[in-house]
Amino acid sequence: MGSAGATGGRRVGRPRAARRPETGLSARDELLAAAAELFTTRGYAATTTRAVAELAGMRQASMYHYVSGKEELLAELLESTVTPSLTCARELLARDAAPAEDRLWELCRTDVGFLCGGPHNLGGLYLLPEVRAERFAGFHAVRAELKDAYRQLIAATAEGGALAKGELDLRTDLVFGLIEGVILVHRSDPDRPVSAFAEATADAALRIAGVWAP
Amino acid sequence: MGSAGATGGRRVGRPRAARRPETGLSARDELLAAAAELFTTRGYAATTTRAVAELAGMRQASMYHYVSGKEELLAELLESTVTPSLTCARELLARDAAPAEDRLWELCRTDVGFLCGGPHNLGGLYLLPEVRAERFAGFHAVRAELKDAYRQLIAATAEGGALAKGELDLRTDLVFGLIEGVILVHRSDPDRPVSAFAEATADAALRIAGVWAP
DNA sequence: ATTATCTATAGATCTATAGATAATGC
DNA sequence: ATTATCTATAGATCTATAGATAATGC
Repeated sequence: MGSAGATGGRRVGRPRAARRPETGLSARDELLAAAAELFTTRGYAATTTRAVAELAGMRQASMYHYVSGKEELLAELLESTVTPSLTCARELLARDAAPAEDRLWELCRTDVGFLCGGPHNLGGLYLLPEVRAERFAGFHAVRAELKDAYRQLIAATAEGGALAKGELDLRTDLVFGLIEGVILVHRSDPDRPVSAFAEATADAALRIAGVWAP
Repeated sequence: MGSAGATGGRRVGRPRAARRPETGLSARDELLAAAAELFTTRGYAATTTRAVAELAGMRQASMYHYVSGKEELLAELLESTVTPSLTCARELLARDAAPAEDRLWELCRTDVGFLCGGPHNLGGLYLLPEVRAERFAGFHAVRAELKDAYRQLIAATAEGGALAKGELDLRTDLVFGLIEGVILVHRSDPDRPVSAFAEATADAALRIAGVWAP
């Protein structure tokens, strides 16, 4: 077990001022969960280090024992949000025996599931204006790789092979835009069941890609 | 002429500390333009009253002569962003001799044009987390009316008339989500010509609505 | 002894008001 | 006299560090 791992029984160090039921998470993960909730609901700039720390159950200053500040929390949350989608995309790209249409549909469905499925609306992090900053280049890199997987799958469809480059880029952007736009729809109506929604979005994405004439 | 209107020649009041070329805008409009730029690029919470005022060419305190604070600027910008789309939507709803398919396409195209066409990426305001606050209920009301226009047009199409209510709502949300998602695409590639992009988005929207099997 | 936490706080903001000032208008 | 602006600033933050403290571990 890592020294910062989830708490077993007795814990070293001064006790927290506000004792609360154990979450089973490490202190760092408690901070990440608190930041996810606050960043997605109030925004990044509007969230203070105090708010994050107290929601995680500790005092403001204690946060600095685990992270260097808000930026680090956002950077880590962002990357953790793309990584699962990217893993899925790589597997689908490798599975080249299956029809590209099916794989594209599956990628869309899975991606929407990840973006909208979590406890907090993690996909909402993509929409924060601060995300464009240079500081988050790591996130942009993995996101670009994911987008390229979309492009490759669209190009591998029967209709996609015939597209000129500019046309392929446009379709890719529209599909990708739909997937990201879904975050806004989910935000405005969070109670809709995610799985049916994800499938409907995947259907819509294939229509945009020009693959389906249902 | 209103007393706060665009400056003709001589101006009453103490001169500004930093004299700059005339913009032709009233001081209030200069503030709105500055706020639009900063809110869309840096975000609302991250933008200080000082930054807005100085970009508008005046000192921080002078801003309060025209607006009560940042909130008022955001509220006004938000409403000004939907209003043109809503006007267009009302006209299209009234023109009931034309096929609903054509009118829906036109609404999508026009809406994308407004969202992405301005000097600053005004559509980006929709993405700010702060926009959900109660304070901006006025914006949400007009936005809801616009969304309802989309719903009515989709329902009026040949295929739309047969949809169950739940299915109609889902299609409406997906189309609306695509239009809003386009803001993100535009943000990531602002150099793409807006008019061609708007038409491609309208095509995609009709496919999602189930209207087109091209 | 080590560790996780705490309390306290310096320094850096940021907002919104008070009151002064430099133009034009009458 | 009226107006648009300015300068100055009080009060309220917010961040990040310094140093104290209360646990466990040896």
